[in-house]
Amino acid sequence: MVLTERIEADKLLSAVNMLKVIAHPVRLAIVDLLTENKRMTVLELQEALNLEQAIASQQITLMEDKGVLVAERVGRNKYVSLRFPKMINIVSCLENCCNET
Amino acid sequence: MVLTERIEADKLLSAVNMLKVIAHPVRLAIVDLLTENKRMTVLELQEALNLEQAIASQQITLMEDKGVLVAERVGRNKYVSLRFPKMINIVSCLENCCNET
DNA sequence: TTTTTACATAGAAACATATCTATCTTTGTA
DNA sequence: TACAAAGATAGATATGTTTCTATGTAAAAA
Repeated sequence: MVLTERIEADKLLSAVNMLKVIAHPVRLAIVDLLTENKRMTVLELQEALNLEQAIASQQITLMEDKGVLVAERVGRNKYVSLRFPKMINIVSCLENCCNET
Repeated sequence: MVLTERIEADKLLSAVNMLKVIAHPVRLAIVDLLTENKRMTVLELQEALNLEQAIASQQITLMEDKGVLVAERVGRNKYVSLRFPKMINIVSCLENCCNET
């Protein structure tokens, strides 16, 4: 695929990578909860979203790897928070974009 | 998975569906090109992005099905345009969200 | 009426993602 | 020390997505 003129190819690809992370119901819900709560443990997220333990851990690890979450270990807990607290804005941006013609 | 308090479950899911459509390099590039050109044929998009004919047709059909593009047939050409012209804003929104902490 | 152009689509193969089950590690606590 | 709690991870399976090849169709041009 050739580059577009408006958006350079690398910028487009990094946007795609971010979009892929949040284009998933569990992961977007995690972003949403962390927007409100700022800092939660894996277990808190797991319980708030009623997830299997392994799913919570796997998705959170993925989100860390992709640079969406940052984590801090405290004893046997792991606290995670949004690397970019305003990330949830995407949802209202989408709503704005997709309502008027 | 349980609903979050901040964003209702159905709103979250429809956001996820839109995000999935644009979380793909070819499809985001199509959005980008149509932001500039407003109205293009399948062939024009195919050539601008250097795609195989089948890929262009398949991705454009998918984007129509998901409500991102609208199409109009004229003779043997099919003109497509963005259903929501401001959709590309998502990219700059992402940039804004993901730069400052 | 044959050919070409623009586009669609079916079916297979390739690849990616998500989920499940089970097990493992680390840390705190009885 | 033994146990429980919090989390990680491996491997299997399931599911979904993307791409490829080939062929089909409709409209225009020759």
